[in-house]
Amino acid sequence: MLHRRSTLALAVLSLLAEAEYLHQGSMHPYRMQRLLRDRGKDEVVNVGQRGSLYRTIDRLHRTGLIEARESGRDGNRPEHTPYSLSDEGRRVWREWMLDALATPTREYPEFPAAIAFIPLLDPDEVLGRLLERRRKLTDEVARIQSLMAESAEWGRLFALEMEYLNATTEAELHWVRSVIDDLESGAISWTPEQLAALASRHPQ
Amino acid sequence: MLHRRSTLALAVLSLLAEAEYLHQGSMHPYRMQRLLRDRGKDEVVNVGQRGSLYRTIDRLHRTGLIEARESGRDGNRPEHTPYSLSDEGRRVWREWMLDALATPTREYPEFPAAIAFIPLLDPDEVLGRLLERRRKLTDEVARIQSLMAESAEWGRLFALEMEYLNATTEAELHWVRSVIDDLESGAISWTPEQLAALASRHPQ
DNA sequence: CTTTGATTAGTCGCACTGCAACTAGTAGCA
DNA sequence: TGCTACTAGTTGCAGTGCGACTAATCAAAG
Repeated sequence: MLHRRSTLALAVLSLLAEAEYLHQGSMHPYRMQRLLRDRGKDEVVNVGQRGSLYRTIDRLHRTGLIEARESGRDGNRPEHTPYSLSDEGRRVWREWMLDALATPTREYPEFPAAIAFIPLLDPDEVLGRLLERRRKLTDEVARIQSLMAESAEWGRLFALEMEYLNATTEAELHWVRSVIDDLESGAISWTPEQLAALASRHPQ
Repeated sequence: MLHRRSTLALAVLSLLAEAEYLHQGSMHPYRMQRLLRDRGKDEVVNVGQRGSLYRTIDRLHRTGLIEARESGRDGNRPEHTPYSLSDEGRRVWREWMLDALATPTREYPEFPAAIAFIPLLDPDEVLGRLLERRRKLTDEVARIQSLMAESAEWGRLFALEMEYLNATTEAELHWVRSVIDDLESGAISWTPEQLAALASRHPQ
């Protein structure tokens, strides 16, 4: 059986591993969503669209990584089906976690791809958009740092993922600033004619 | 008509925009893949699995962003169908590019999610995996910098996306190093008992 | 002289994700 | 009484990722 990894599946197994760790044993999907949101983990796990969560859980169930417990209800609230880790699920979860930590995986975000085609736009158009991005990134960094500070009250251990987001977002912001500088100073500039000349000199 | 954006679709439209820009007018899928690879754009566009490329092009065709030209062949090589931008495609391409540059988009890579669940593993296990990641990231940074230097021979304009990859990868590496330091010094440490105590003090 | 492997060009199926809308009951409140 | 919010889960559709497949040409190796 090939068990495909995904961010969401990793989060689900992690929550079930935690439930087990704390001797609670099981958890139902809706509660997972709430818990992730309440802890601010929705910054790193896409838990906004619930459809994906239920489908992912269904898949983990089908492939035997998790087991359904008897469904029940709390008070008058709707019925729910809690799940728990299977032995296989526990094994696979550890494997996934360790590999995700040890090995950087190639992903393909949109921004670097767009950067690669910047020469096809006009320099001043690019400048305008990067100024806008700088503004938004500045706000985003402030937001992340505030969440980071909040989490850090429990110790650095609990702020690690926000630290990571902060580090990479700030790196992006630095890059954007430096490109803005060169566009404003003219250190980076181009015209259609120059590009055409370059292209013809660099055939194929 | 709703036109959904994707990294691959943006790359396809960009290549067709370039072909137009250079008065070549059209390009066929296989050539797009080759071109992206030969220029090193496969670092930022996932062009390794050709299935996705053909499907994406098919979608762009269906939705009217690109038009099929008469299919032909070069010498004895297999037949191919070249495509060109439609008016709508040109408009949408500009819109996508400008928005992709101006607005950071939330994506959900696996690593930060895994970080969020680190406390469920043992500290020394985590340390081991992060040491491994540090090694791989160091190699990766070296690789990126070599590609970056190569591209930079044509001017900074043509090394921008590698610069970006370098900046964010180095930021990740710094973060990893600093966590390794704290794990080795004991500044970050935890035991199951401490976590259980924390969890019970922070109910729900 | 033939087999092997690389290159060119494209196709197909399946499993998965993302987005959005939908059901349906409960609870608070004005 | 009607409005809104919360709890819990479902469904459809369009899209992506991955891998395997066809099929022809050409060069080199044996």
